[in-house]
Amino acid sequence: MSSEQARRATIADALHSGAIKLLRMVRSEDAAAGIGPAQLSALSVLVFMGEKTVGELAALEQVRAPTMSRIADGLVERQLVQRHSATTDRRRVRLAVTAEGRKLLLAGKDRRVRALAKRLEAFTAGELTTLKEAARLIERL
Amino acid sequence: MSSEQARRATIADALHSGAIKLLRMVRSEDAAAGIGPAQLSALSVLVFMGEKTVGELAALEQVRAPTMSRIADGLVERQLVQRHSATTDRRRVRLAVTAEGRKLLLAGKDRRVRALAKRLEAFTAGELTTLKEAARLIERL
DNA sequence: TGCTATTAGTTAGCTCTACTAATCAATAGT
DNA sequence: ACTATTGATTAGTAGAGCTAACTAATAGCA
Repeated sequence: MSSEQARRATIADALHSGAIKLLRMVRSEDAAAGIGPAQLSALSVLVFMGEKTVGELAALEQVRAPTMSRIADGLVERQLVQRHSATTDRRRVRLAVTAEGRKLLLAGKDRRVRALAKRLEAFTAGELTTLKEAARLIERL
Repeated sequence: MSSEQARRATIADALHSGAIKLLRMVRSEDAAAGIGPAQLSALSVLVFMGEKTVGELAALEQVRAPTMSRIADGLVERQLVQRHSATTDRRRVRLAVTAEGRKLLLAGKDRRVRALAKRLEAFTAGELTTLKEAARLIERL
């Protein structure tokens, strides 16, 4: 029905605003990482999803291949990522995070999560349960 | 207690991932806006919070004044925003959204919200209630 | 009043992030 | 073997971020 559609739109709007607000809040922690947002985001994918080719990573990050190639340049120069040419198809370039890269990414994520956790002190146990369940639902989106 | 702290950290992590996922999902709609993310975000603040000076907007957007001055250049050139010098303090430059700017921003936001609302069709009424309450809580962050 | 310090914004110059177009190398398909 | 396709890079442009340096206006005060 139309009213259910309207309800979904209202909730979508609220979730959208909330997500913006939340990320805006933790973003200030990223200055300490010393690398830009695109490099940080690409590194995050490599850490949590494992090795990817340039094309795969570009698709995941919603950028074009040349952009990801440049981002990889920066990460390689900082020794956070290594380029390997794949054995089966030598056109493909596999990107693998280094130990330093993993360390830098995890430290950055920890700062973000810690900053957010601090804000969560304002909530009751029941409210936290609601937030937890909502997060689980959003994962299903 | 330490376990409550750990719980908050776990939930913070889940919310953080969820917010990233959600915004990544709707971001693809922004290509249709024809302006970049920084201009879009600044315009959004002007639409929903009203006129701001360059400095105020820079603080809200977590960028430095020169960056916001450049963003304003782009918005003014596209006639989405107008610069006025304030009457009381002629150093201040007030930025005001134009009718076109408002229209462009609202259309873009509508695309985002619509895309998200579409995904919410997968949820039950009860799950939507959980999401709605969570969004309300996040506003309090 | 006039001198100085502070504040708001812009300009200049750098880096990073994004795009398209063009190119190179390797693979796949006749 | 020739051609088409695919994956990545290079070149060139625009947008978005920074610091440093500058201009203009206001504020403070002797």
